[in-house]
Amino acid sequence: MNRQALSREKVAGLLRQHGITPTHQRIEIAHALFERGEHLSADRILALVNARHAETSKATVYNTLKLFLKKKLIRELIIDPAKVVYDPNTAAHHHFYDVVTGKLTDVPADDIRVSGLPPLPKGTVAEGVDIIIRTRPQS
Amino acid sequence: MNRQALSREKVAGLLRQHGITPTHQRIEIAHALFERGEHLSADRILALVNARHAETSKATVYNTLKLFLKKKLIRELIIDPAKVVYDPNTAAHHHFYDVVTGKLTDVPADDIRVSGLPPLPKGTVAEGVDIIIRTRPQS
DNA sequence: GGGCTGAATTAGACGAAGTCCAGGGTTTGT
DNA sequence: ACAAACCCTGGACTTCGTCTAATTCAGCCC
Repeated sequence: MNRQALSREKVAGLLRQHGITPTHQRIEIAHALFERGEHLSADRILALVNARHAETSKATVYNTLKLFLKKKLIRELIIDPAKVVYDPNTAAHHHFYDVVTGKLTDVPADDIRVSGLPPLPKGTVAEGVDIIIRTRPQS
Repeated sequence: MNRQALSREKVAGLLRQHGITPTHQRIEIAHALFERGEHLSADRILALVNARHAETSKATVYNTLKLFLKKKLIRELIIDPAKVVYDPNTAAHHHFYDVVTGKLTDVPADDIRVSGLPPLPKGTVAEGVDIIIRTRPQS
C-alpha cells in the first residue's frame, strides 16, 4: 500500500518545502506526478487531475509545471518531438527511449561514467548532462 | 566568382548515392543543409530555399527532411522543445546546448567513452546514444 | 469571523510547428 | 508517345503551448 500512501497533506508539505504556495490545483498536479512516479505529458496530467474531480484549466497545468520546474521539483524531458514529458524523479539518471513504441525507461546514473569530454565552450558553465539511449524492438 | 564550394551536381550525386531521386526541390534543400553544415530547423530551410528562387512548399520541406532522415543523410535533433533541428553531420558526435541562448555546438565523439551502462531493456536493440551537455552563460 | 491585497486560476482566443489531402505536374520505362 | 509511378503544391486542419483580461482564492491583519 505504499503507493497510495501519498497523502495530499504530504504533497502540500513538499510544495511548502520548495517555497511553493500549495493551492488545490498544485496539490492535485503534484499528486498525480509523484503518486505514479511516471513520466507524464502536460495533456495527460490535465486529463488525470480533471478525471478525479473539479476543474483545473490547461493554463494552470502549464503554469504549474513551469513553476515546479523552476523550483526543481521535477525535470523536463525533451525526447519525443511531439510532446514534452515531465519526470518527477530528480535524482541523477538517464533514459532509454524506444523510438518505435515511445516507451521511456529510467537508467540510474550511479555507475555511469563519461570520459573524454572536451572543454565547455568558453563563457559557459555546465548545467547538466543528459544521455539518451535510443532503442528499437528486436525484429 | 564561384564561391560555392558545393555544386548542385555534387549534391545530386550525393542524393543518388543514397537512393534518392534528385529533384529540383530536394537538391535545393540538401544544398542548403550541406553547404552550411549547420543545424537548421524546417522553417529556416523553407525560408532559405525560397529566398534563393522559385517556390518550394512547406509540405515538400517536411517530406524531404523525413526522406533524408530515413535514408540517413541527416540526423534529427530534439533538444529545443519549440523546434526540431536537422543536422547534416552524420558522423558520430554529440552536442553542447546553451539553454539560455539556444546555441548548439558539435562535440566530436572520438574520445568520448561511456561506461557503466546497464543492459538494454529486453526485446530491444540499441539504435544510438545521444549525449547533450546543457550549459548556460557564465554570469 | 470579515475584509483586504496580491497571487493564482480561468476560459477562450491566439500562435506556431507540423500533418494531411486532393489535384495537378514531372519522370521514367517501354 | 503513353501510362504508371512518383513528386509537388496550396491550404485546410490538428495539436501543443502561450497569452490576456477578468474572476477567485489564500492567508494575514484586525
